[in-house]
Amino acid sequence: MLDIKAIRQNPELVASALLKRGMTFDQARFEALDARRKEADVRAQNLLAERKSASKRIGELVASGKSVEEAKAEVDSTLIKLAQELEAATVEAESVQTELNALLIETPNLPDERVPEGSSEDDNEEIFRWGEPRQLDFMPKDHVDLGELTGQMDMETAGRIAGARFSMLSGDLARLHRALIQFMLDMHTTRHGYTEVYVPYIVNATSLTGTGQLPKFAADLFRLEGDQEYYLAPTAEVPVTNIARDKIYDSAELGDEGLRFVAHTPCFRSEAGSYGRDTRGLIRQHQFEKVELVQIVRPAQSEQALEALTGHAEKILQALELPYRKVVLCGGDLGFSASLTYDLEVWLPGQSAYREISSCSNFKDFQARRLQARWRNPETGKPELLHTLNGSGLAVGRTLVALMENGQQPDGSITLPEALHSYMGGTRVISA
RNA sequence: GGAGAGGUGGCCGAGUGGUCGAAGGCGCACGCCUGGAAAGUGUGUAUACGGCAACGUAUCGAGGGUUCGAAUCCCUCCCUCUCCGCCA
Repeated sequence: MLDIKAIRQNPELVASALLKRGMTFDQARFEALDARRKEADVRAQNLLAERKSASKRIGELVASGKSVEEAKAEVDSTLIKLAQELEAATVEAESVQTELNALLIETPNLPDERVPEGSSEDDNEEIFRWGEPRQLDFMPKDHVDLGELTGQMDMETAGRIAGARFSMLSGDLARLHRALIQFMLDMHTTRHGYTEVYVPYIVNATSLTGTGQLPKFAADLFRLEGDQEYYLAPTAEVPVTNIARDKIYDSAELGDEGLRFVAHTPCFRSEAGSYGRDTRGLIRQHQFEKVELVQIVRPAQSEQALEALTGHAEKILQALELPYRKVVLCGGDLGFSASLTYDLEVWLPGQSAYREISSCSNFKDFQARRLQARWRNPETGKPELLHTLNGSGLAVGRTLVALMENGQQPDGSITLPEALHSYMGGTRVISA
């Protein structure tokens, strides 16, 4: 959520920033609602104050020995009228407030100045490339073909068990999938200063609203049947960032560099509206595993925290010897809550393309405001909003895909990078 | 799933219709005291919205109701704890 005071102060700035996303901010509507809200609010408050003092006076008179009826008669004969006016004013104030909230809760974050102009992923800007794609003297296969050759990836059975966009792995591939999770968690906890957390995979609507998936993107989520409004978490960002919801951290609790959490969770996405996209293989699934990095930091540290967090994700790619590039997302490709996002795209020989494997974002105070995630600033003594960030470190399924395609041999076997050997019990090559 | 108890400020805890945003304690901050500290002592110590300010309003798990007036009474829901059952 944006800061309503900032919008009031400089609505033109907000509108022009949102334009970068290709979105028009209805400034007139905002200003009209805000004015109405204030007017109704003041009116309701004044009436409440009137009622309160009248009630107080009745209390005093009753305490001094009068009967309740006498006291009421003495204080004010217009209490009934007051009640009606108050009712009307309160209803008006609440309904305007609701409307204003709805407008604000569906307004996306302001893009950082560094976000390039552009309307789609084609306008994202490459920052650098790391690693050289292997020169293959044979026609590269994609991971689905490789999976078939090894006999350890079975999309057909998964389709029977669940349906489209599900997968099944077995043997060494299943173990590799698990090994990747351990490898990533170990790297982030032992080298990058993250605390591992285990969190619920089912989340409530409040948590999803806090990070920005609701109310606008309900269609992307799996909602559970039952009395409770439960959803399958689409990313660990939701449960992990919500650790800080409704909290006021002491400066000491934040440590020098803020809170750093890493979690491995399954992620569930309905992928409504992505029919026909990436239908082949593991790239886009209803269920996938991800190791997620979350940082909750003092505002002054968030810019540097994004660079650090992105670097932590890169370290995994580097350790796995996977060529990748780093891009900065343009305004049109930026997620709802993000202010600045770097995508890491791994080289996939099977597609002859770089594909997203990690997305690292600084949300600044946008999520924190919805979450009411704050810290007590020792300089002001006041609770102030924190900044939140997250990034994949990495998407496990896509990392598996990258390892398969980049490590493939002419015979369809797959050589594994050294970093994984110990996690694979010494296995260096996956073959049929 | 069955039975019971309970949710009050950073924490503990009092408060069962009236001047209660809420006693008391702990913690914390600042001052006094001290060579310094502890102890002692004094003052202060929630958040949000509106207002230049004085101040006003809201918030005692959440929502609704009764009432001139609700932390307190009624209803619904959520959560926590204890016992029983079941279970990885």
